[in-house]
Amino acid sequence: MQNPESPKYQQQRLAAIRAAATVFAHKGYHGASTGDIAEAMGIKQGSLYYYFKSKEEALAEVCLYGISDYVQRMEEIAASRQPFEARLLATVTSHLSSYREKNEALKVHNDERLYLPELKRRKLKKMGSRYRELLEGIFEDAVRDGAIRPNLDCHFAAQSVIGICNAWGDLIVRDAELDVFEVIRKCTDLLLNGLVDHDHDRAG
Amino acid sequence: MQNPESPKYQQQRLAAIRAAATVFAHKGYHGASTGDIAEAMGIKQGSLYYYFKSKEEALAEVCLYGISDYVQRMEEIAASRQPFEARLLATVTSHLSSYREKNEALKVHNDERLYLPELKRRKLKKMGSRYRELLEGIFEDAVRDGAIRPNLDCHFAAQSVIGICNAWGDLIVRDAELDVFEVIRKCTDLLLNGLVDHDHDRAG
DNA sequence: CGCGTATTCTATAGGTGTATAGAAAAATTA
DNA sequence: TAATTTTTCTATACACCTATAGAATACGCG
Repeated sequence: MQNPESPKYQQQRLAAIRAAATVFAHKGYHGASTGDIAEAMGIKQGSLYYYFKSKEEALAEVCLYGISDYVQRMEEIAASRQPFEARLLATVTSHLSSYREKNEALKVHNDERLYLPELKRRKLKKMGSRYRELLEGIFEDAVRDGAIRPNLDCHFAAQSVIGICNAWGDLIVRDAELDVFEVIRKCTDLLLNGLVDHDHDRAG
Repeated sequence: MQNPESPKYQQQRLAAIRAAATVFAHKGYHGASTGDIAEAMGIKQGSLYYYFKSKEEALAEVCLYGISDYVQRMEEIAASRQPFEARLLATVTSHLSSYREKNEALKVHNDERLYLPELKRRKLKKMGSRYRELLEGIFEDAVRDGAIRPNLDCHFAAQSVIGICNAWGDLIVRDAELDVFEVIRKCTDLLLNGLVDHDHDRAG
């Protein structure tokens, strides 16, 4: 390849990243071999190094692929001037849809990124922090607007939303039968209203 | 050792399980070597095989150690005739305290048990299912008693509670500064009441 | 102390996995 | 078709890791 970084090369490299994502998601970074990834692409082990200079670079690419547009979408949600409930729904939808669409790359980012060396982890960490801060900002707006409880710990709430989405994301990745939109609806409802029957106090 | 399965042997074996739990939690099962575990115990790599017949057996023991009394405690919570909110609080407390007390073994169970062979996984799976069923039962009771919303999907709710506890458990394992009891309180509150300011509707 | 047992050590066989080099094949261009 | 470039293959060096065997040390007890 060398000069043009041809479209075909880029396309094949993307296929390699996707294959690596699937393999890493199922076997873990250390549990997966470069041969496994190559096999998933239909090439031989040695040929993989035409696309990655090391196994670690493959992991880094998968993680970056997993989190990048996911943060971008949160930028858009945070910037939008929708009411709180719509933004929360959009957040959960974005997060869980990522799991379904991105071929497990986000799962790999969450589970395996800590095996990357400090330097490569920094960029990812910055993106993750950015994501959390944007989500916190949404909660802070909502507290100001009176949409949610005034005593809410926004940092805690943001972590919890991310945590619950990741947990359900794992289940979605593992169980293809799950209806993603039903999960999205129930997650959002649970986060907003909790388990207690508040309506009952008023209407019942 | 051979005959007596002496107390000293059992004690050292427990130390080995704990060491393995710490190492597996930090490096992952495949990323950790038997040498790493041995080093954490202050013995040499080969000596580890005095306590485990294989690395895989070490993982199995750690997973079992991680989940066993955790299920037992849930049996007690489920059998207790406390009101729903107290049982939920007890559930979250039990779960998150496990993370702090059990030296990462529960985390290893959650993250690495799928690397065990089918046979060994079955026992663990049964325990995990038992846990989830007990928790679902608590929700079903609460629905009957009117303590929580009548339309609640109890299976979904149980999975969500487990998921959010695991997410916070991870953070607790990684960040020793976190106040576990504050996390417990906020988790329970969020699960019960959600984010919305329901009191505001009533009390003005 | 001296004996038997329990525990740890050293050394190593054998397997697996990463990364590289150079040849071969496929694709592209002239 | 011939020449050039891109892509894949084969083969292998090298490192690491698991598990075992047998020697060495520490321990408990008469």
